[in-house]
Formats: sequence, C-alpha cells, structure tokens
Amino acid sequence: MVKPTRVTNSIRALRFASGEMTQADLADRVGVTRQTLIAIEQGRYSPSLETAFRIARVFGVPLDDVFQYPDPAEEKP
Amino acid sequence: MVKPTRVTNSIRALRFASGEMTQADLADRVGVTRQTLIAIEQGRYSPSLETAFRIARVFGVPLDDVFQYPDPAEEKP
DNA sequence: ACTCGATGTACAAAATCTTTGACATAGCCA
DNA sequence: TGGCTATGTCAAAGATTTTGTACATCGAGT
Repeated sequence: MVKPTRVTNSIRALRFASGEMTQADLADRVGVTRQTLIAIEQGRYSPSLETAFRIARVFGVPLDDVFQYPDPAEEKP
Repeated sequence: MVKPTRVTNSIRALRFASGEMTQADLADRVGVTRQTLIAIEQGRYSPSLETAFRIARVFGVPLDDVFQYPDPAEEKP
C-alpha cells in the first residue's frame, strides 16, 4: 500500500457489541475473506463502497456508524 | 467490468441542487478525474470508500444520502 | 457556420483492493 | 502436553478502480 487510508472504523466495537462475533464469522456474513476483514478492521486499507455497505448491513447500522472520515483540515500528527 | 455494481447514487441530483455544479467542477473538488466521476455517477462501478466520503463531503451530506445499496433479497430482474 | 462548454466513450496503463494458501502466536481447557 | 480457536502476518496472483490520452456529440451563443 503506497498511501495508507485515512478512514477509521468501529468494526471491532460493533463485533463485540453484536454478541462476540468473531472475525471469521463476520467475514463470512459479509462475503469476504478473513484476511480482508482483518485488514479493513485494522485500517490497513479502506474497502470498496460495496463491501462497506455489506459490513454495515450485517450490523444493521448506517454506513456512517461504521466508518469515519476525518476532516482533511485537521490531520496533523 | 465483470460484475456491475448494485450501488446507486444521487450525484446528478445533488450536483444540480448545488447550483449547477458541472462534472468537471465536482471531479476537481473531489480530487478525482472527470472520467472517474462520470463512471461513478453513471453507476458503472462503485467507488472506493474514501472517494465516496470525499464526494459526500463536497455536498455536505452523509454518505447514505449520496449512495444507496439495495436490499440483496429483492434484486430480481 | 463556427466555436465553446458540458457530457460521454474507448482503450491501455497504473494503482488499489481482494483472494488464496501457508504459517505464527497466544489463550484456554481437557 | 496436545489440541483447539481466534487473531495476525506475509507474499503472490486476481479483480476492480482510477488515471491519461484522445476523440465524438449536443446545445447555446455569437
């Protein structure tokens, strides 16, 4: 990955909030591989919009509850 | 494209609602090329989550106001 | 008639995302 | 100890998105 993603997410929290769902379970229900889910959950890259929608749907929440995009103005380390 | 996207969007409507913004203008403000914007607006493929976020941000609306993902249950032609 | 701006198309190349398969670690429990 | 589950990592191949370049059409002006 040349350019790390700026998108963060609440997947881990949602997973635990949804009754101890494992990464493998979630990956299965979303329709992606476990590796893909891990990479997304860790923010190593941002998923496609379609994958993002499917993740949100599994949790039954809107997209903005799962993924956050920081204000470009304030990403100074 | 092997698999056409199921994601639809309201970009054209939002563009006109935002004072006659042209595709070139929007592409510029989003930070993608005109071709990319046209392809997305026409639903030829779904953008990356990051691109989607930037589009929504230009219009000042949440992601779900720009993109819609149909219920997988009912996409029978 | 001519030009200009806005939209659309086509194609290949580059960049990014996803899969596949294999292996590693840590915790738990019989 | 040995086996099992959950999590994480790596590398290479495959699929999808994005770019770059070029060209076409349409409608509004002048």
